Amino acid sequence: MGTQSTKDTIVNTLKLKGLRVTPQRYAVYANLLHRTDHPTVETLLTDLNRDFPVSSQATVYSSLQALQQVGLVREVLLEEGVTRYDANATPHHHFRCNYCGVIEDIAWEAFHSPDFSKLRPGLTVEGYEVIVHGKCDRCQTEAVD
Amino acid sequence: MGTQSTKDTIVNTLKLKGLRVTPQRYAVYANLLHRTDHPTVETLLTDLNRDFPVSSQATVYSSLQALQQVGLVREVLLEEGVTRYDANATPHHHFRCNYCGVIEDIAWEAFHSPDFSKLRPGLTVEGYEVIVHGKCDRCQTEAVD
DNA sequence: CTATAATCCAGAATAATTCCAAAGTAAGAA
DNA sequence: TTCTTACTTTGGAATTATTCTGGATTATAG
Repeated sequence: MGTQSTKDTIVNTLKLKGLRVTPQRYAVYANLLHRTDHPTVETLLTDLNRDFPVSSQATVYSSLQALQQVGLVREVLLEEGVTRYDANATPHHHFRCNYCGVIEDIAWEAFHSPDFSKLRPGLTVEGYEVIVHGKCDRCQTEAVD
Repeated sequence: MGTQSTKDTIVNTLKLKGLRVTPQRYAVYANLLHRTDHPTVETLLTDLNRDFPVSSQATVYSSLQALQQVGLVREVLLEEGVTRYDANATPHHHFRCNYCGVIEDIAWEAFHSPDFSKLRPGLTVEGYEVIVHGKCDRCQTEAVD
């Protein structure tokens, strides 16, 4: 027995979801998992291929699609024209700095659930998310031009 | 005197914001104002030019940009790759049907404000929005294929 | 009515994403 | 281990959404 390596964990997760484990798909998911930001495809691709070629652009898109379909990854839409990806499968909210654009997760437990009773009848709630806009630490202290 | 027409109201609103009142800009704003959905540029353009040519695509984009800059219109980002526009300037939340994709406004008063005290120190809140996902009336009753 | 700065337009340019068809490969079966 | 095959990857072309461009048009002040 002994400690299961991170690598094995990722491989098992992918297999459990019925995904074939290819080097490209593994790399995309592993990279997303140990990031705290929510990279765009471009950022992800650059990072993956920094040292040597790992994956083409088309494959990154297709890997992300596959990972999304099984619920391991989700899209984050907070800015016009920018699609970001997030491997945090547990529900959570988001904070976005209005000044530098940095994105940060907010723990699900940080907010109590809204009262949906005032929604008009006929709508069934299946999920929700709170998006908070504001100013992050770095932008607090820095002089703003 | 007598009742001010809707047309005058719109013209005055635009002028107050320092915008020149062009037929195209007027048409874009007036159209958005009496819609309850949040159209995409494509939908808006088709609607505007249904009976006769009113505006080119490029001008619709530029009108929307001008209207956004003065705060009369805002972008709504709820779906990947789809940018919608909303002339409801007062803050409000959104509902999106997971089945047919229809977007609906939720009154700001429907939810009481979240308690931001559990946010990590260093973040200053400037605004927030709740996005609710679920099933709308129409999709409730219809058989799902 | 005129001048002119703002605005408009059609079409070209750009950027993000998807499509495609050929070549490659993971993983179960023999 | 080797075979088999359905699933993947890939570079480049295609598609889609949005922005840019340069010349024509027009709202508005005087």
